Amino acid sequence: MTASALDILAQHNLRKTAVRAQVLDIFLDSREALSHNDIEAHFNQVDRITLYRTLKTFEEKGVIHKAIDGGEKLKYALCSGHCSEHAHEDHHAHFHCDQCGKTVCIESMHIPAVQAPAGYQLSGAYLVLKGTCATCT
Amino acid sequence: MTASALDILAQHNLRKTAVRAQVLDIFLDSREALSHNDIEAHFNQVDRITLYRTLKTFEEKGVIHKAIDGGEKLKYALCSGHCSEHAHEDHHAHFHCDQCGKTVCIESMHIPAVQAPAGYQLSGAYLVLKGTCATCT
DNA sequence: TGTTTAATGCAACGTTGTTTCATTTGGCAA
DNA sequence: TTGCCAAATGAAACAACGTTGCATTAAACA
Ligand SMILES: [Mn+2]
Ligand SMILES: [Mn+2]
Ligand SMILES: [Zn+2]
Ligand SMILES: [Zn+2]
Repeated sequence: MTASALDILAQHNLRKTAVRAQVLDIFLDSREALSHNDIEAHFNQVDRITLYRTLKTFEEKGVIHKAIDGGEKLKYALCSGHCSEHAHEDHHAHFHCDQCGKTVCIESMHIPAVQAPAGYQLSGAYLVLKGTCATCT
Repeated sequence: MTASALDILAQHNLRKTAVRAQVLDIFLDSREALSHNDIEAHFNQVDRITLYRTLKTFEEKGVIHKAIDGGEKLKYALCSGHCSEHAHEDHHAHFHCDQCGKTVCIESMHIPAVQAPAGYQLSGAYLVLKGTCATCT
């Protein structure tokens, strides 16, 4: 059972608008994390300010999460399942291909538990794998 | 024995210029990773384009490394010891404070060895710890 | 000291992201 | 179904960040 764009909007109490539905469709069609620019390129025509706000809202509401990859531009990916405004649970690694620049979620790899240095209080961690993806090998 | 700015430039076969020496002094005086803006703020007057080029050169030559922290702006930190143009060895974690935004190298924490997902070829990894630093606790 | 080559300073330009405000539209209740 | 209200959108203006090309200056070395 795959959730549709409208399902996702309903689940997060977000108004159903054309831009939002189309952005979600783009994420649903993609297996890689997407930057603002990637998404803009999928539209015939879209206001980029609206797109910034859409992504910000989605991120705040737990629809998408930032895919940290050490690259120059910020990318987002769909949250898998049960994230909400108050509980983002994205404890998985991301892989960034040095060749093609694509970034993917590695849902199966959880962030290993690490010990905080003395005096520091940990709230989370990012793990980014770099290398060559299956397509670029 | 602490290397001076001029020592570092000599070690990497870089010309000794005022801007470069001063940028290195700023890094040597700082225990945290610095963004372009942080560095610019330490100068009375500096051309920001020169600063961009200085940081780029330092990064390429193994003088500084990018401190990935998941934050909005790129930061750099001095490489410890034996990095060169052809061998950047920065296999340590970084800590990013959610409160003050400061990022520090955790030299003592090496990146754990992880298994590459099927079809992927690993060349490295980043580990970023988030939380509250000793000062902000 | 003079020559060569790299570094700098400056201008111009492009990209990215934010803020403000008027207009449009989705959700909801009468 | 209609109309109202709050939220989303579109447009303009602006700020921050970053790059490129070119003329000038300065470091290195003979
Ligand atoms: Mn992810
Ligand atoms: Mn570091
Ligand atoms: Zn690839
Ligand atoms: Zn702090």
